[in-house]
Amino acid sequence: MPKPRSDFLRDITRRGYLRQCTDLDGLDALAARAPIAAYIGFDCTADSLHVGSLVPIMMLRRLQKTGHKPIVLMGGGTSKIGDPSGKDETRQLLSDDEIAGNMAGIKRTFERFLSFGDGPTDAIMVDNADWLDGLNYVGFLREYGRHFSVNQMLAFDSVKLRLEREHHLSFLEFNYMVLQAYDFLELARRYDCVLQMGGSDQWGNIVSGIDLGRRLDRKTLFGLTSPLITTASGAKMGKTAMGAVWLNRERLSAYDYWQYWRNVEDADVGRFLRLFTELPEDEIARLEALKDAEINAAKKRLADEATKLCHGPAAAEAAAETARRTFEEGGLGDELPTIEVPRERLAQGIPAYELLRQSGLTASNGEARRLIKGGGGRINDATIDNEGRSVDLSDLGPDGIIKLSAGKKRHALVRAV
RNA sequence: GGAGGGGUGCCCGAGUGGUUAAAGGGGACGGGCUGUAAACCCGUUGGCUAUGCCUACGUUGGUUCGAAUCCAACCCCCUCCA
Repeated sequence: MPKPRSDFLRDITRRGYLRQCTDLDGLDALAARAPIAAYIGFDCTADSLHVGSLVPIMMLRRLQKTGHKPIVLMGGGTSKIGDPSGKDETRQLLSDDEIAGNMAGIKRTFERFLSFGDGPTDAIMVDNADWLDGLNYVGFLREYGRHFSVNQMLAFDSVKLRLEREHHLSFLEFNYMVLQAYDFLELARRYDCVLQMGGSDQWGNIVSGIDLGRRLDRKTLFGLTSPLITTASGAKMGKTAMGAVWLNRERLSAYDYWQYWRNVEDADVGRFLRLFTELPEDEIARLEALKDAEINAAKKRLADEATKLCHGPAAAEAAAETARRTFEEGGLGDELPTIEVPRERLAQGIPAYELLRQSGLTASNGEARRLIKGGGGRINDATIDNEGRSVDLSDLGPDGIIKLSAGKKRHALVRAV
């Protein structure tokens, strides 16, 4: 492939966002000539996105930074159907209220990554319920349905996997790709959108939309996918002790978000710096060349930058400071999860396992007991050696705080009030 | 609609009357080693007011001293046929 001429393609190619493109040269020529509009669709199945969506989000951000117009498509309509990809079970259908609530939560994340407005390269957010909800079944089938080949659809991975794994695939879900293809057509008509991007699992859906645009409107549309991001040891990224790595801070605190990036594998540092931060290439090259323990500096930088993008500079700074105090000084930081316990209650003594549960470090008292039994429970950094250990006022530090830990990395504070 | 196969813990998957909170693996968590990394080794992995009690093998009922295991009905999935 010759070197792309457009800033956008050069940028995403170098940074590792590009997996496949329907017509790289054609798209490059177009993007080099004038601003283009491109979109990515997002499900509204939860009130927050998680790191799995970060690559698409960053692609939209790169698009905007290189002078183009990002369109965030919310799947308000398609969320009523559910994307069949990868799931064993049919998703539960969401009500309109839930979808609206989820959309509001997701929108807050985008406002951090993109700048919205009415200008030519301002991002816009649209909801496909606007055109899907009013579709007339027979009319739709006659006009658009005839352009879809079932033979072809059966060959797409999203469908093929379900069939091969002998899992149920309802007709409802089978239609997901048809509607997604139709989305592209609508966006091309309404906003002159010429490019759909997405994860590599979206390839089939994207290509369907391109075909539809060519057949009906004789338009040349483009598709581009990003690779599935796994960790160096092959795991799907985005798991942590607290579950998924959410982008909304109500779901995952900025501190835990920072910790997630701080703990990535050595072998992932360079790749992740390119994908999830905007540090210049020479700086990344310097950071990823660090060896052994020194690479921790690169991980801190990754955590700082990634958290800054998602939660803002102040939150990133606070998270970094808490991490420093907690891990490098063995003390405590403000950002650790904190629970409050009445002084008089504490005076009577509270079982340690009870506090571990209340603080959220363990999901149940039983789990807390097992943790203690296994030597992983700590109070003020001292291992709890007795499962029935009671915590009382004498455990309070000078600042009226008790530090609880589950293992060496997960900490919480108990404040007497 | 017919015939056959199947539904087990977070996931995959063994188990066909009792010592089964259910083999094994994966994942996750904890311990060790380290660098808040990877790899590796060890342990844990339903809940509780905890030497006991409760809940659990698609659902509901039944047989039995005793059921994930047997019976009946129902729900769902898969394959083939119509």
